[in-house]
Amino acid sequence: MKIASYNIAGIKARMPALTAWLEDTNPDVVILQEVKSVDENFPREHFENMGYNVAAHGQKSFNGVAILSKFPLEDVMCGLPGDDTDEQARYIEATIINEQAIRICGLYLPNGNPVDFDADGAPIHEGKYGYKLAWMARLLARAEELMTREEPFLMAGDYNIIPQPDDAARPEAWTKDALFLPDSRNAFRKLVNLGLTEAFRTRNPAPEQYTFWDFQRGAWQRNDGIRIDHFLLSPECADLLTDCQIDKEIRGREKPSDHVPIWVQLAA
DNA sequence: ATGGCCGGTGGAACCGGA
Repeated sequence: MKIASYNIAGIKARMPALTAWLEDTNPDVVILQEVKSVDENFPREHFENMGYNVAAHGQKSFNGVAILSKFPLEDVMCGLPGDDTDEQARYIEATIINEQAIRICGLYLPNGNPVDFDADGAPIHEGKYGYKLAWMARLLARAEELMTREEPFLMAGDYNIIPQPDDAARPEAWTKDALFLPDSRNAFRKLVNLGLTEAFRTRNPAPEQYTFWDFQRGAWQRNDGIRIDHFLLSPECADLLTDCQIDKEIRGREKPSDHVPIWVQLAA
C-alpha cells in the first residue's frame, strides 16, 4: 500500500491540484496538513466519492490535519496528548484496517519562529520556539507510548525540521532558524533514537532532495529548497518498507502548495 | 545588498507561514 503525506496550505484553494494528484498517483492513505478549515467545511463528500474514508481535525484559519484512507479508519484520536490547554489542531491518529492494522499518526509540527536569543547568543526557549520544543517533547512521549505496543505505526507529516545540512540547499541561511537550531534537530534525533526509521534517508542518501520551496525569492526556480516533511516508522512498520519517494514535479504545476507530497510503499 | 509570495479573513489590510 502507498501512504502519502502532503502539506496542502489551504484545502479550499488546493482542491484542483490535490484532486489531480490523487487521480495521478492513487495513494491508499493520505495524511494532510495545513488544511486551514473547520471540520464542517471540510470537503468530506468529495473524497468519499473518490473512495476514501475521512478523518479531519481542523480549526478556523490555521493549522488543521486530516487522514484520507481507502481502508476503514478506527480509533480516531484528535490532538496530541500532554497539554489540555493546547488548542492548535496539529495532530491526528487513526488505525487503518487492512490485512494488518497500522496506526497512522499525522502531524503538523510547530514552525517555532521567530526565535529570541540572549546576550550570549543562545536561543531562549520561550514563545513560539518554546512551544515547538514543548510540542516535540509531547510527541516523543507519544512515540514512547506507541513503541511499547510493538505493533506497526508511523508518524508522518510536516515536521518543520531540517535534520541535516544536506537537507537544505543553503544550510548557512538556516543556522538561527527554529527549523535547524541544534535543540530542534536534537529533539528530532531523540525520536529517531527511540528506534524509529526515517524512511526517506534509508532509501535515498543523495543530497538536494527537498519537500519545500518558499513561494518567495524564486526559490523553486533556483531549487532553493529544504527537506522538512518526514516519515518515521516503528520497527514493525519499517520491516514492511519497500520504497519512499518525493513527488517533486508537482511543485511546478498550476497553483501548487509550497510543499510537495512524500510517500512510502509498504508491503502490507 | 535587498526584495521579490500565498491563503484566509472579511470585505482593507493584516496574520501566519518557513
